Amino acid sequence: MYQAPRGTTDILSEGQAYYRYIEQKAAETCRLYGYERIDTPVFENTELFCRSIGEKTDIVEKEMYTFEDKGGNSITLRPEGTAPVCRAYIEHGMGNQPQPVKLYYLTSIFRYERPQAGRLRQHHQFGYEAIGEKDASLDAEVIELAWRFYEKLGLKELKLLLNSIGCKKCRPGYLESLRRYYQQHQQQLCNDCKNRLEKNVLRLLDCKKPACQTFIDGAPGSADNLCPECEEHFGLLKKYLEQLKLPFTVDHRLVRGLDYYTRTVFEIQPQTGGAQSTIGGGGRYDDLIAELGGKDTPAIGFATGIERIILNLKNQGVAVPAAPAPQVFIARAGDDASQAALKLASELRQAGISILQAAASKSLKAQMKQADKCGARYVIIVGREETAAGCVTLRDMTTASQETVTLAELAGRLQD
RNA sequence: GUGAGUGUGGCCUAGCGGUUAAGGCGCCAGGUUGUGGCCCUGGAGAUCGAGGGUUCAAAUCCCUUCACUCACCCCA
Repeated sequence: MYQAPRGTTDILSEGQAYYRYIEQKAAETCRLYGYERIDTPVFENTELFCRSIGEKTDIVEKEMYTFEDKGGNSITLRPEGTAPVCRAYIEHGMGNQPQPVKLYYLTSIFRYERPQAGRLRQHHQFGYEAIGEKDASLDAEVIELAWRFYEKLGLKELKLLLNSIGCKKCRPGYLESLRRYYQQHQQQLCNDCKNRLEKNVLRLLDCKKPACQTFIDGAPGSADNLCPECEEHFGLLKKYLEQLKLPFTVDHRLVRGLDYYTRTVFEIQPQTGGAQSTIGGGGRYDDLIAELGGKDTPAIGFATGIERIILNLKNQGVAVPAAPAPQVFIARAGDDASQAALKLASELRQAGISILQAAASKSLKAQMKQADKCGARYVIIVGREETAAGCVTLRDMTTASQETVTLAELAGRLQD
């Protein structure tokens, strides 16, 4: 038997209701903040992701779906959403538009990982990018959008974690002092942390092992080692967030797994939940556009996992609207009713009325059962006797009353 | 990549060595000769994830494998 590939799922009826709900809230919120939708290809040249995410990150080293196409090009299924948007910004000369350019996306993301709760090989993200402005007020607005989006969804008790990891001027010095600090304790670190000391010093701050916590507490924080410009930027951001009454917590352990981040980084997490605590995160990437060959252009963005949102909506018991029921169910009685029913259904559909019909071979009783189940308010019964008189039977399922009406009257009766 | 747990009809579950694998939901049909929701009756549908082994006998025990779940790692 064929199965969906590991870490992928079919989104069936119930799932569709969640996706519709989330997408609608996302689009609505983005409109309020001036973001336009962008759709980029599901795959890009591999180089784009290596360059942006960072050669030594886990994503690039072991999680990308990379293959060679028939022309010998190395192609990669999008493992994140920011780099493609930056590529599009540069490619289409969006630097010539009024800045910042604000774009949002809803799309599939692919990473080759072991699936678990809140983690899939193909998942979906809603994300947005504001490119071409360095002022901290934009950072505040970007964070606010994320926060209001979750509010609109009905998610409660979220926490906002904030940090600044500096810029290319002050970060190297900070990383060096962090490395020196950890080298003193090298012997006592867990194996993962010994590895991180070599590969990705910032991630040392993210270790969950109890034994490593004491070192984290004593480690120098990036926010305390900023250059004056970054310091000022971070200070302003905090002030703006207070003004907006967004309850943030500065967490000097907050680091992100992609190399392109500068200055502001933030995550939004539910108070409770499994191992995959973060439902959304983002930050500034002031050097990325230039790194990808564009002009020196500051930018900031955010992305959130749709599946993780759904997990939390379910945990918190947030109900989402189901797909609307068909307005009318057409039942057929008698062998020769199909022709008249088909014609009637076509006419009503062209008039904008949604119609469901059962299989022609079913008994009227079975059709009524299905009509009830699908939630249609009205059932039209097309039968020999009515057809002969140019009529149909119209039954209101909510009141269980029915009457014979002419085809001419029908449209008017279905209003309301 | 590492570790642990789980795999029984479409879904949920019982059975945990011994005759035709049980129940609920759902599905189909009948209980009105053209009519729903409740109720009643009947039916279809499972080589018990797959492969191998132990045994007179295996859904039940063992091995392998695949998948799922959870956790590590990493991240949304």
